Amino acid sequence: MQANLREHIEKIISLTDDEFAFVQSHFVTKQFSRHEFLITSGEPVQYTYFVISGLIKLIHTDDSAREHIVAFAMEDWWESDFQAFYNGTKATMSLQCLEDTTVLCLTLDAYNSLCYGLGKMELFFLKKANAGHIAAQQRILSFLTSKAKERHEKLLKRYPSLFQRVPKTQLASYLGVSRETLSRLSK
Amino acid sequence: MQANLREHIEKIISLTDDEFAFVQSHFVTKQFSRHEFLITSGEPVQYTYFVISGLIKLIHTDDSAREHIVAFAMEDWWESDFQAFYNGTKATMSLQCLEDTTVLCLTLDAYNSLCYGLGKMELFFLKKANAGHIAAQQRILSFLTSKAKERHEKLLKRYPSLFQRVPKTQLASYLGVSRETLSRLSK
DNA sequence: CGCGCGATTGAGTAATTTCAAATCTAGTGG
DNA sequence: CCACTAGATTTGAAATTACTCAATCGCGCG
Repeated sequence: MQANLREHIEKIISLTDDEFAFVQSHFVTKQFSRHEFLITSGEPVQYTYFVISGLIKLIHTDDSAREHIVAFAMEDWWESDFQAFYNGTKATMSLQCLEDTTVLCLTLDAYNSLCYGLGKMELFFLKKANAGHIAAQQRILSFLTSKAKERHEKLLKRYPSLFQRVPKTQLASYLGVSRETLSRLSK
Repeated sequence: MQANLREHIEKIISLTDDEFAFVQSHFVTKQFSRHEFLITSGEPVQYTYFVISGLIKLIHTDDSAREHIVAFAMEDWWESDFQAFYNGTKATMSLQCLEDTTVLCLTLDAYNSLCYGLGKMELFFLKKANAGHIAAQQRILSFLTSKAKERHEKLLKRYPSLFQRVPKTQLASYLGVSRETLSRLSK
């Protein structure tokens, strides 16, 4: 599977060929291999990423060096440490590949010049930010309303492909349970 | 305490007197008493709200009629069922007062005309949406990294005033623990 | 005084974690 | 084709954490 930036944007706003060329000129394509880091906690965050193909995880490492998965991002998703990206501060999370991955990279300057040159992209990014907010709220709700088993089932139903592509340990970290518990739940 | 819309907006973008008058003309002020609903689950969502004074809770009621607090909103905060508001669908959550509350109300039409007439408000709302996304991610992280006791302590440190203003039962629902457990943790 | 609501306490139970050990699996080199 | 290893997954048992249900307490208000 492979994401298409133009189709992705045109789900929200429509673009002429010229406009899309203008949009595209703000991005750089990069490739990363499994296990490589796109963002490293403690370092500046240069880009927001749009995933063309592959799979990455946004992680936070706590005081005890335990890793927690804040989000997965696959084809068609935007990801970054947005807090750090927009404020120009150091990353508090890391972004790491779970598969070989191709992304489009957008710097903050490119982002600003893109919105300045093509106002309707602001609406596009607003919708995306809102969608991110809503998705995060839904995940909070799943913590409030469901036990581990139910969260697991819902994830399985919503993103069956994740269970093919991601080691169980990673899913456990995303669900907020130990890998042993997840293993026991799967039956 | 009382929020000031102009000061609030000018933390992000600056406005002339005329511009602020234009902004203000898009809002309607409303007052609600304790226990009143601003949004009722299942009904259309007419407004996004900016809280001038008071305190409200965004709640979701699950299949077993249990209430879960997705968010609190106090002075200076924006709240709504954003999913329903932006898409014109029925609310899946309710918004209810914990205190007598005064809010500014913005319809979707007013929102659009405001952004259309004053482009920089789009940036303002984008920043707010992003802040919402980031705040929700932080809350997810607190579920992943902390036990109930730690979540409780962090909330206490971050929003001490909540503990004055909100019954413990409500805090327990926000933290995702039973009221009995919260009571035992407080020692 | 007595009611009602919120908060607390106790006891038993259920869910989840931790740590240690056992299995399983895919890939490697001989 | 086999043996071997590293990593991932599973299993067992004890300890911890949180939940439920029931009873009690404390306080403000009519």
